[in-house]
Amino acid sequence: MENSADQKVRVRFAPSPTGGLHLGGVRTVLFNYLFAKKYNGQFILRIEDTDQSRFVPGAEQYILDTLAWCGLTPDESPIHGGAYGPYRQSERKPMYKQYASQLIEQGNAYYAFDTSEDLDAKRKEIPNFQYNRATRMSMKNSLSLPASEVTRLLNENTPYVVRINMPDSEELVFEDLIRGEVKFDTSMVDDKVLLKADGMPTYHLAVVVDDFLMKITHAFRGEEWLPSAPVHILVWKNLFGLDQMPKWAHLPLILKPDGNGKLSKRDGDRLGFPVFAMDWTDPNTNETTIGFKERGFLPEAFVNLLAMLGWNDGTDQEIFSLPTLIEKFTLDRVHKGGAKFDYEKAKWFNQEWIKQSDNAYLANLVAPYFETAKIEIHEPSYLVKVIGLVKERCQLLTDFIPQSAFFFTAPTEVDTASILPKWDPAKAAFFTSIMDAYVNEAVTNDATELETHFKALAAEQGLKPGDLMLPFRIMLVGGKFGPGVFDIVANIETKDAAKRIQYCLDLLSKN
RNA sequence: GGCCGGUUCGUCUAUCGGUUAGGACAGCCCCCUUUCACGGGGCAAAGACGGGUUCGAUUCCCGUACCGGCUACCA
Repeated sequence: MENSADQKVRVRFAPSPTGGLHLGGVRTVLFNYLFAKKYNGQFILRIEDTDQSRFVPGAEQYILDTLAWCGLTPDESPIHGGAYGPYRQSERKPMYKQYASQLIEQGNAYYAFDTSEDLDAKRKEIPNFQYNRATRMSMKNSLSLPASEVTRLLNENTPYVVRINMPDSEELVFEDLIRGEVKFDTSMVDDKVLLKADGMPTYHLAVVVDDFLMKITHAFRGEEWLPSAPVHILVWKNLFGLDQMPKWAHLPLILKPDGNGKLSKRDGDRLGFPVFAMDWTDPNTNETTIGFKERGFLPEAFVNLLAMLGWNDGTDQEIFSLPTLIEKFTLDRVHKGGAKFDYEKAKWFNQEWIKQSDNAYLANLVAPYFETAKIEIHEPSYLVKVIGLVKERCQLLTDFIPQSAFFFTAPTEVDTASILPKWDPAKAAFFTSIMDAYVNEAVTNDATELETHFKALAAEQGLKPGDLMLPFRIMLVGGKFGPGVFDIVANIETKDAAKRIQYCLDLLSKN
């Protein structure tokens, strides 16, 4: 995709601030970002807050935070500035009316005075009612009414909307970067509202005007927008000319894992996985919806998994860093079909990233979880060491808590039920002697030395080490999990181990 | 209903006319591991259907079916 110097690649993500950003939204950001960076272009964030009734305070900040977490920072946005502001549509309100007037003057749009009650009545009266060339003459608008009447209504400040005047039978064709040629017959499209009664543009007008004013060269959006493409193309044609229009690419949808349909927040609630990138608290209900971040996902993994939902580089490689994605990304390898979201696979991506991440890096990310779990970390380097020991058994960052808590505090719950069936006085005696050895510092805190000592002592007492390992592990960590036992003892140190043995011995003797 | 889009293992996907249709996740089995994992090996699993075009179709064309999206003064 070569482009001349004056045609610098500019793409945009244009969400409405109505709530949390879900998977599909972030993936649209990602593809925008990858494309922009790949071609040395710019990525713009534009807030589409034209619907005042759906505006949710905090949602814009949330979007900014999410992009920051993912590492997909815009070059221009409400807070990053840029030469094409403002970047909130509500602040661009005056710009739209002028273009709506231009369309009316050109005969490409018209005033419509129908109230929402009028429309409701019509829709009730006629099934599948469409405001289009077949019905518009029977409605109250500047096409059906005498000019004098229109002037009168306007002078009386009668509320009106501006509707696009869809031509009769015109074939509208455009080249979608992902789907190829897509055709529409204008007679099948209705007269969409371009400017609302409150003077705000609808998406249909705003997207065209802003893409033009912001010099957008490539417009990516979800597939759900495909049906309204003819409206946008027509507005482009009548306002700025088709040669100015950005190249469109309609991205496939992310589908729910079971059944069919677009993935929604509800599906996540129902199936027990996040759908939003980060925690989102609805300011009205105060309800918090869990996000991938808080669930314990690494941003690298989140971005990686999103990229693979609808794109691949043609090889078997699945793990990609953001810089590699930028390097490898091409639109012609983006799929046309939607992809069902698979949370198991998502976790696998995260596990892969945990395995290959630096221990100190992980320690920083995991530390807050320890804090909320009220586990104190006295020595940061100790945490780093522990992470190295347990990271390959963690899929999520949150797994580090149960997988390594025993390195910091003695287990409170001990699975004695797994020891009891094969427990006998000989074993009790053995652990008493191990405990004594530890208390008296007869062994150093070295894993191999501890193991040698343990086995020698077992042999001395005529016991098989294999019969002692499981009880020992349970005494130390509370259950059947964790790294090698002697690595654990070496790290928590013999004195602490002795206490845990004592505690467990007491528990067992009560049975 | 209408318009638009889509269709390869359960899931994500490779294949750009000729392959024993490959990989990954999940599942099952084995090895490694005196726990849980990691790792290694193996098994099972797919071209929606019907017509063309072609020496040859998963691949190109048409139709059917199925799935999805849209059909608001929401985006």
